[in-house]
Amino acid sequence: MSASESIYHEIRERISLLHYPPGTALGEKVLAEEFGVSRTPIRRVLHRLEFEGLVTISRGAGTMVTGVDLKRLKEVYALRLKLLELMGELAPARIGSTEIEEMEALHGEIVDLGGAYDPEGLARLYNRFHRASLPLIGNAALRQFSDQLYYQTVRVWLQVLPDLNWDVEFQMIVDEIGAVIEALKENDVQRVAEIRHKHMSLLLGRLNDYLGSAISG
Amino acid sequence: MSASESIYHEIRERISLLHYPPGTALGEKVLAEEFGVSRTPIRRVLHRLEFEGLVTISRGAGTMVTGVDLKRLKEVYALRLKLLELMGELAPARIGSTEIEEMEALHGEIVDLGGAYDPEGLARLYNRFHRASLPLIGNAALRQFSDQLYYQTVRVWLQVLPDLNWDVEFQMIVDEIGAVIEALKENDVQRVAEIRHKHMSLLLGRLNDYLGSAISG
DNA sequence: TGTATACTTGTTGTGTACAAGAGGTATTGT
DNA sequence: ACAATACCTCTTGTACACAACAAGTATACA
Repeated sequence: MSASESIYHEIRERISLLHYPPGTALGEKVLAEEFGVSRTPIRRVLHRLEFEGLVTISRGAGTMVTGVDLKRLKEVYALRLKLLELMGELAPARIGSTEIEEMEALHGEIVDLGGAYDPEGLARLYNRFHRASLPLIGNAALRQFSDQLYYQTVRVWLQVLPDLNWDVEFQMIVDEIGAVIEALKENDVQRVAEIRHKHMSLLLGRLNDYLGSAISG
Repeated sequence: MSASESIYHEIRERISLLHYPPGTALGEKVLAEEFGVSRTPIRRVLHRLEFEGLVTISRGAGTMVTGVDLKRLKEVYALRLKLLELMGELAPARIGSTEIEEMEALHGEIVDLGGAYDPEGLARLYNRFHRASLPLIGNAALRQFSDQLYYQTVRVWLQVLPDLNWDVEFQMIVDEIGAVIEALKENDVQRVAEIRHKHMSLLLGRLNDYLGSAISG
């Protein structure tokens, strides 16, 4: 992986884990010094992140991590649900043993946590689950879009996670990964898509409940 | 629109109209001189085009316009068809009079051609039709993806257009735009999506016929 | 005291020189 | 004649200096 690429992944991870919460100013100079390169490769990374909707760049003013308004959030989730249906319909990829192993490793690590309260740790593991799921999407364009949309919404979930029922959220993820592993062992990508669709749908419901009550009271 | 932005649109248009056919080398220096800027903004544009899959950049070797292999073509068309269904289902946008007027202008211009053989002219008009259609997609993320996928496939159609039945292709586009205008006048975005879906599906059939015969004989 | 204005500071955008790398060509040795 | 090698030229990547611009701050004036 090129240096540029790893810088991109690092910054994207920081945004998704709220190390750079919405509104954070990302100075090119500061980042350049931290990563030990000049502004040039940093600028390339930031422009890509802008294209993907994670930061906004304004000349003279600076670069800021974007927030996610409710309208956008609903749009992206609606689209992600539909894309999950497509994941099952369009040319499902073959399942390699690598993916299953990574998933089982993840499942083990999560169970080892034993439900201990650690939002960032859980988010980190879920990011890995996302990465391990991507190869299951056979359609390359669909895979790219799914990846892009994922990073526009995880941080919202992580943001409200402290106000949700931790035990429920934790168990849901354990269940999701466990069910996905079962489906993978039977080479059933279609069912993987259905499982993820169901869980995302449930999560959306919980988010709606919370956001609704947060607005009204 | 910023200078960078217009350069991006210009190069993308050239790729879609086959002024830069697949395999063309795009030198940063040459482009910089043509547009009267330094390599810096050109590089930003080329990297965006690479991200969108229209060029490949390799250090030391150069930047080349990508080709579209059959697998990728089928994937993208399959996805585009699905996204069209979503266009109808997900938050259809309101229809402004501007869009209808642009569409009617387009329809007029095409009819004025009177079926005269002009593949590039037709492609140019179809690009405008695409641009005029975009605002009808209410979901911002879906709009972005649709735009991106469109430019990965138009040039394939334009490439084989000389080998297809010109009168059929011409008439199909006239019909499509005409039908879309009718639907727009009745504020029926859902029907617009259905019309475009039907026409894309038909086009895909004609492409398959041609590509099949081109392979076998 | 309030307000308009100039300025100071910090940011991103651009231009340019140089480094790193790829690929073809000439050259040289056998 | 042929093959290996050095090199020559072109490409993209990086670093850095400077321009363009935004925003807050101090200052001068009414």
